[in-house]
Amino acid sequence: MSSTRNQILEKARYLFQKKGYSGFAYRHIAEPLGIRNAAVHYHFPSKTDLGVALIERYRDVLRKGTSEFMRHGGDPLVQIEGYFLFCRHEYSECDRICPIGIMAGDYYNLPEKMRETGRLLVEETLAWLTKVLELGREEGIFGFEGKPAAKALMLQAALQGAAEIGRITGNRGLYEDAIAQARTDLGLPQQTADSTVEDATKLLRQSGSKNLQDAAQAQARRDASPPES
Amino acid sequence: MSSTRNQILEKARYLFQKKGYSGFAYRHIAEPLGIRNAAVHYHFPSKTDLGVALIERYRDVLRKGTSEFMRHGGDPLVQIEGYFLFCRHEYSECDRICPIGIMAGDYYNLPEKMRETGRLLVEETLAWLTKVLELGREEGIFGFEGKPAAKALMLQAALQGAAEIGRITGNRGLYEDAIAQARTDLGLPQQTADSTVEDATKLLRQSGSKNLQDAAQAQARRDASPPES
DNA sequence: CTCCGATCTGACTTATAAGTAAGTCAGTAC
DNA sequence: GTACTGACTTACTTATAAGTCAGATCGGAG
Repeated sequence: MSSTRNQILEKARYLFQKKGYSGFAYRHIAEPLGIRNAAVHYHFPSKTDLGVALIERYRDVLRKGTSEFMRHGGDPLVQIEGYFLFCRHEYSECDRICPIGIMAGDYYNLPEKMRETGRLLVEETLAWLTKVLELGREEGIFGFEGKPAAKALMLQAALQGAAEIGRITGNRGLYEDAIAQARTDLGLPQQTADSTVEDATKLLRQSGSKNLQDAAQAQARRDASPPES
Repeated sequence: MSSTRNQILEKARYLFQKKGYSGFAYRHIAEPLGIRNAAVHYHFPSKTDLGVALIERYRDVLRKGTSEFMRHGGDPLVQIEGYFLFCRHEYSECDRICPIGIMAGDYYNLPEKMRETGRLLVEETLAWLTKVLELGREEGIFGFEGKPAAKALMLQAALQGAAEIGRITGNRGLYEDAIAQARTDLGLPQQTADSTVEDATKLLRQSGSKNLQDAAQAQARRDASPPES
């Protein structure tokens, strides 16, 4: 697998979450990489191929970060901390918003293949979150009313929506407020034990994103000396 | 004010929420209305003008539906029911998603003027919701933990995000689940007194959208004989 | 009846997108 | 060294977008 292909994917991922699928062109990938449009077409013959590859990548990250939990169960607290770390990273790295949100806006401009893959990503995300919440409530870690599936939907939807609102208002603090409120709504303390955050960080590292690893560590440091809420 | 101008705005509003700002072209407005591209340019010289006019329209609807409450206070329950009715309408009419969500995805492709207007819309929405939640909690109508502003953010974000998730999964029921869970999270009963819904409907009617009026009445009928959750 | 301004059309320009066809060139296999 | 492949480039086609502008149409006001 050529490094160019990976560089293209990485650039595309950035542009996708920043501008949307129809908001970037091959030119925007090729120029900064110092290659030609046709080189991008060489690796991804059509834009659909590129788009599908992007979403599959998100699915991979999700699968790697959750597979053990989905198979054998595990610590819901570690999972939810990993989720918060991941979301925070996605938001803070470059004002990107959740791929699910960005796909939704563009949905009717998306090629069919991307829609299908996107649907899988959403379903897998919700299924995992539902299981985390369900198990966590059984174990007395979370406290919330209603069905786990509905609460999972609300949690995913709220963090996704908060990123969008934060982007428009330009108020970075909003996203932190949203995560804090999500904790409150789940009956979690605002601070979690360092060991849990470490475990969550490890999980993210396993999920494959090098950037994620850096971000999670940075976040752990920030958590150690938190700013005012 | 010509009727063509209004027809253009209405078509544009639909397309905007369905495909995003950069996802529709003048052609998509002109053709179904049986006019030419240039006619659209006559009413809205640039696409920016059209975009800004759209967002200003949303602001008008919001202002009309909330101005009395913002000035003199009022019944938070009626306000929140109006909000649910409005959201449901937006979602169900044509699988559109919240203008705030659609703007966020497109944000970096938007002309500066639209971003500014969008920011105002978001801030006004959140300010109103915050006041509704704050007053409602003081009056013992709502029960929730945390700051009203954070809860308002979560509510808006969650419904907006749920619409997006619903669009991708193609599962219409998700949005109803989200509203039901929002009620639960606010400590509201799943059913509200008919008189309150009627008041909320009246409010929406005053806010100016004829479609809204129809939708709210239809919803009131649906609430009278609710489907299984 | 005639002029007028609001409204709209026809015919364009310019820019940019996705995608393709054909060719270059370094390296590898045999 | 000949054949082949992977990784590109140059130069192109086709489609579509936003926007311009001179002129046609038409319903009143004088």
